[in-house]
Amino acid sequence: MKNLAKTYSPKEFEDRIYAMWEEKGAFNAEIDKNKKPFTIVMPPPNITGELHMGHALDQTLQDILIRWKRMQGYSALWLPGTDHASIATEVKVVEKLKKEKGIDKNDLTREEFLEHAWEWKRKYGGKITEQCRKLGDSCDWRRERFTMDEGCNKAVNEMFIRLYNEGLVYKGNRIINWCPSCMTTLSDAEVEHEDIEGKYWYFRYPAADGSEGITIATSRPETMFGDVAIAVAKGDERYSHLVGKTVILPLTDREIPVITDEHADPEKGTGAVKITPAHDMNDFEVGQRHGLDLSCTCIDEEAKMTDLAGKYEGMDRYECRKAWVKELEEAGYLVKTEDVVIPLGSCYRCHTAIEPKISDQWFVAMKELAEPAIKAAEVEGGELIHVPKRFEKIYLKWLTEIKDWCISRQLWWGHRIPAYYCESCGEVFVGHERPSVCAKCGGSEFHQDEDVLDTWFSSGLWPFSTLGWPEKTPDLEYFYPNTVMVTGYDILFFWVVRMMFSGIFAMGEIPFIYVFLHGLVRDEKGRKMSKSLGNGIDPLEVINEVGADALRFMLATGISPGNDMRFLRGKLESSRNFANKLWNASRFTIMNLKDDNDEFLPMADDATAVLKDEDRWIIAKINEGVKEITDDLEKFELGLAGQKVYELIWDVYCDWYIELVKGRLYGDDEEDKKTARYVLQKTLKTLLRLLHPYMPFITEEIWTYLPEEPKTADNPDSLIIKENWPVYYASLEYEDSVERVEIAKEIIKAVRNIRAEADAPPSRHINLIVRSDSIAEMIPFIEPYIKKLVNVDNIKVESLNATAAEDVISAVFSRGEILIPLDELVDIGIEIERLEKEKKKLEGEVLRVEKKLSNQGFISKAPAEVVEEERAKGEKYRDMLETVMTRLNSLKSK
RNA sequence: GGGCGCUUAGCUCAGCUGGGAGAGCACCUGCCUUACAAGCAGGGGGUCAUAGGUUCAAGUCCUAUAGCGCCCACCA
Repeated sequence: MKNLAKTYSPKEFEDRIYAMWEEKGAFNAEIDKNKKPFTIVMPPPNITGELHMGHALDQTLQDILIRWKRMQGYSALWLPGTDHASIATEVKVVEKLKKEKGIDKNDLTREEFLEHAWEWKRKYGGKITEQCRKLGDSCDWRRERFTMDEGCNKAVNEMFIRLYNEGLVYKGNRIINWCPSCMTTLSDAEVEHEDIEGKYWYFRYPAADGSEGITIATSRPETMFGDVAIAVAKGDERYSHLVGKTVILPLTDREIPVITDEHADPEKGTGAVKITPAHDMNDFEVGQRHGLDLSCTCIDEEAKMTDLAGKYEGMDRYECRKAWVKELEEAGYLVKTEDVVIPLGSCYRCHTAIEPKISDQWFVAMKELAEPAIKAAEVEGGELIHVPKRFEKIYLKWLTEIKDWCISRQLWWGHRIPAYYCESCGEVFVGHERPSVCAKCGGSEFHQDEDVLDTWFSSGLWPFSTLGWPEKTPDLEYFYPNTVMVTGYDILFFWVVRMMFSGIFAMGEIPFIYVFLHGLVRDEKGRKMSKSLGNGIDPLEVINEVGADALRFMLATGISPGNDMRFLRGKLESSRNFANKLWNASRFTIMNLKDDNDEFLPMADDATAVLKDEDRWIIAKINEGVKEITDDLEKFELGLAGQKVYELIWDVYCDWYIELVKGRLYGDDEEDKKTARYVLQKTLKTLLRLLHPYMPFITEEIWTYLPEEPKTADNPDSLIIKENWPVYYASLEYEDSVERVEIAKEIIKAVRNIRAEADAPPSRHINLIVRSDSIAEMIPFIEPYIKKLVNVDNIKVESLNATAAEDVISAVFSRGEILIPLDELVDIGIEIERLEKEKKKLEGEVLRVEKKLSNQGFISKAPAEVVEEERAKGEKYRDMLETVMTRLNSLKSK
């Protein structure tokens, strides 16, 4: 094809371009000792469903970084994969089986259920990777991983075994978070706290000796059946006479002791607190301290009352509460009630109220593991860098307060715990294989632990399990540690901290240097996108509508690191329009590079080009942009960098350069045309390279229409994806040309402004008088621009002292003023109004500068160049003001 | 109870190390000018939440206050 299609329609080429990249292995990262590695391991999307807008943002940011670094010559590896998401997926599969096939999980064997789960995985895992491709993710698909593939399984077992052997994984009977709906334990991080409207009920526990006893407050009366003591503070005189004695659990015959414990706070409630070790985290600790019965369980796994609750056995916990309170009230034990807001722990998956429960579970001892992870992020000498920095504090706080991590889950979908129990003596053996003989009793029958591991256990290994750990693979050697971990701040606790301590433990080195945290994508109204609200927007639909490039650009610009963003239709459209703009500008350029037979016309090169001012001007502008954009990217300021590329393309290249160069392209100076063509395509190519990380498809597509760049070993197909990132050269600043073009722009804008305000049609040709004492030598250079862009026939230059013509409209610029004589009478009223406005503005500027310059402190303390700059400005504005006033006076005198 | 973020044009948001307030959308005016009406040209609109402080100089740094939002915290 000779040129780009008339309209920008991304559907026509995005898939084709992606397939071409894959076919040519453009995303493949190779171990190359001559290159520096740059590694990003993709946060594996859960296979629970399809990708949402948050993934699109996450992956766009990663792809921008990877593509940029790849162009910079790094061996850039972006390793993709998916997460089995143990509990989340299991819930989905159970739901699906019930809904579609009427199958109850309980009616299936473990193996049968897992078959269904794997089927689910195949379906959604495939969908997800398809979506990544649609987005343009430049992942090395050869290295794609899944948290439950063979290698990851091995890594998980190895990690568990090593931790166990170090005594950092242990099994213990402790109180844990239990979700009665998912029927599994949860880690602390998986429990969400929501404020709910609750009540305190104050109940009197009569003393065993018949005296009044103690009144306690509770928000959970149904747990009273599990009470084993009442605790008061040491030295609390209200209750000291009862310490050591017993009180009666109302309406039962159970006597429980009154003890003193630091947990009791005289300020809270009545100062006396009931102790229910089996159903409360704190009470459990109190129970341990005092050797109380810890197994006094009155609520079972399904949140139903046990036989301890007597006649309430089998009743739901909340129904029991109602009935029990009523019974107590009628019996006269209820002293009072109080409405109160209670932070209730609930399951992060199903939002059922958590039931603390004593249970035999596996734990990771955190203290020792957390220590080096804390050290790594410390301000002084820390190796881990948070972007933005403020998350460091949150990370540190969480790690310093961390408790042991409960990792066993009563689920089927996940990594089964590699622990085996001897059938005869119950001895536990942890290892990769089922033991053959019990080392303790000689038994030969074993059964494996039924539980699976918390899904985050395997996620924690992701930065190195994906590279081959525990084998010492070349990949691991070369690509570890990862350079950047890009993820949402919402999983800092769940995931980032776990990768940190796991990485340090397994590899002896932090898993990544930077943690780049982004915000959430919210809907137009600022609400979180969620299934239940139904306000989610499908990235695929958007891509189908406006293309992946527009979506990516919209997501990556106008944002700042770590802050949430909104998904705005208008912003999306403007991104699409930008792509369209680039498309058309490129079409213009290509049109001027080729003849009717699709052959490139003669073009200058680096050596033969004779650059004109506008050539040097745009080269300088882009050169400056290269520096700023690269600096921004280094600082992870992707939004700023993207904005700057946008401005270079739209404002600089399209609005000015193309317009300035048009005259030459349509002229008849063949040699100059060669230069114009050369600069037109050379600068476009630089812009395309700068934009490529943001909009990979359109830039690659346009690239193929431009004169081919020399092939290199790294880039045998001359693809833009493999092109070098532009470099800044101080030699390209071209100050003189830049100044002349800027002056020309000022004059052109002034003329346009006059015409618009005076309602003079822009198409009408005019003559122009430039009054200035410092522009004469510049005129030959800038004259063509002015003539071409604002339809000026003749330009006359005169001194500011010369007598000015009458019947003119005027405007000031930094070197003087311009006058436009008009045939018809000028409306002096409008003219004066316009000049008055100009005058007011200039007066403001002059005043501000003069105030600054008359400040002794400024003169003496501000840097010399700042003062000098300010002086120059003052002079300029004063001159301009004077010019305007002269003009005004002459108008008014008429 | 702790911690954090936000407050800038009608709307949504940028503004990184302090030195003349920006973008997109919306709005007003004029243009189908041979790359682009998904466009071109011009224009209006902001005491940068409030009060103090540091500084020659504060949207930018410090302190307090208010409103909004988020996170953490063992439901006496």
